[in-house]
Amino acid sequence: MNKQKQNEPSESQIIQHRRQKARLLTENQVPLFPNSFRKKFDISYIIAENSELSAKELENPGKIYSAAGRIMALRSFGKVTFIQIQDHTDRIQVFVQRDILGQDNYQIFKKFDIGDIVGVEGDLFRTKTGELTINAGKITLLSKSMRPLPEKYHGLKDVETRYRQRYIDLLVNPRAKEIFVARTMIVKHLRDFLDHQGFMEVETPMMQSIPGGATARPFQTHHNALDMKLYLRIAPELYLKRLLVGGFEKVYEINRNFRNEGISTQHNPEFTMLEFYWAYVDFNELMSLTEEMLSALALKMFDSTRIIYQQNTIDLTPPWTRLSFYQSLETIGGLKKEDYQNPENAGLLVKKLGENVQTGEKLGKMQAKLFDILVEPKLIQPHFIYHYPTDISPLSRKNDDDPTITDRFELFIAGREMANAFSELNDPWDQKERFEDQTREKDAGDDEAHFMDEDYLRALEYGMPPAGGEGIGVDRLVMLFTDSASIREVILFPLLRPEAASS
RNA sequence: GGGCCGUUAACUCAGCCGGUAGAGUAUCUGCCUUUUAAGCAGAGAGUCGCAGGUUCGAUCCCUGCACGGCCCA
Repeated sequence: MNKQKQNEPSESQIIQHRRQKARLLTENQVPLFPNSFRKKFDISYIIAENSELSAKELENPGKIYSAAGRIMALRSFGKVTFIQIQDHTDRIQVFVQRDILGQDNYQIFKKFDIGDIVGVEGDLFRTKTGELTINAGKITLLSKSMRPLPEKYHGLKDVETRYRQRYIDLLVNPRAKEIFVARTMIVKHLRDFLDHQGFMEVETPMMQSIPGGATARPFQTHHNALDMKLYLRIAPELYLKRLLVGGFEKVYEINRNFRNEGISTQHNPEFTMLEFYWAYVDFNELMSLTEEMLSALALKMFDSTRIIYQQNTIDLTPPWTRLSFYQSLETIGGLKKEDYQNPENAGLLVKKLGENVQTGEKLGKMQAKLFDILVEPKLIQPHFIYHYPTDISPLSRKNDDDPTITDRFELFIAGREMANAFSELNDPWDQKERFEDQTREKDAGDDEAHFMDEDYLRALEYGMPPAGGEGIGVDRLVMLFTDSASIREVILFPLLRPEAASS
């Protein structure tokens, strides 16, 4: 420790000053981190209870309040000091006077810094400018801060520090806090909605020996005692459908998925997904349920079904546009049937648009690429795009009239995929063929293709009720509802490379 | 993986044509009993991301690397 210290660059002056103050306080028998103070009120409560009272009205009863929080501002006048303390609800000004605290206590108080956590007791008054202020009869240090907070006016702007040290971001940037409060509310409303619809929340394995339910590369890990390879789940889907086999008819899960992919403004390797499964309905009912759920969410959050995302007004008032996949390629993508139904033409077009085509790539996959480039970015208002090609929908039920397409839809809002849903494939023979198909693609080098899952097939062989199932990306939903451009703004601790070792 | 941009005091940022660095906030000292980004006077604070190269001399030019941002695949 000592050796290390000698090699470190000398600590910043500010930290040295704070260490000195801490020493001084200790010498004066002032504990730096006592856990003995009990506040009686949240700051927002104190403000709410007195917001209507005038300066005069406050004078008489002199009710004593106690509050605790972090010192966020400090303006000293010598024998008197104004501070602002912030708790989890709000900020309030505190007036600290030498003549009330007494000489000794005031000298101790003078060693408190911005960033320290304190407890205060006192009655209320209004300043000349009308600001509700606690007149401190007593102020107690509860936690000494050794590091300076960012600048009071500009706050913390450095994006990297905001993500790495989110605790500072939350402390000094009100917007950051608002976003995560909104996130919690959104998740709560989704739960409430589904609970009211009679869905039951369940938890299925995040560590799986066969990762399934999505086309994605998994993370690998290892169980030592069992000496067994495990994967972090890419989706809960196959387990939730096993629950349908087990007799549950309405289940959902809100939890993390892990995908071993690149990081972007839209992707974090771990992200939160809502998946729900509903027996005895098909994808049409899910579209209606989704409209109802998300428009209700908008009403809960904004009292309106119109929201603004990155300068676009998005109208979530049902019903939303419903368009088949092929229709969307034509009416929105501007393609003709021969452009996308002929594999050769489709392949050429994909390459012309700057995407790669593997040899022997399936038509559906090329069509999906055309869709991603030509259609998806244009779907600003909510659109259900349905009847996806069977090639790219290995878990979806085939359409009864046309087996090359599936009864599947995706929901797009603000040019992004927000949900993916389908009538579930419950025919074990068909499912087996799709898995075999996927296995062939895997062998051909597609490491996103599905694994064969024998137990899942066995479950289907016992009989799964016809059902609809859907996944909604919660992070993207939160982005939409908080007007956030990057997924990292809505994930408390997004994945970052480790900081360079400071040696 | 590729392209572009960024990295300077604790924070927010300047730094021109290459001549060893500035401001505001914060900190420290002094004055100050109703401030609101309090004020006034003074002071201290820097491995200019890291490593090389060019140069008499590099925060600045060149190369590589690290981390981050945006865009693309």
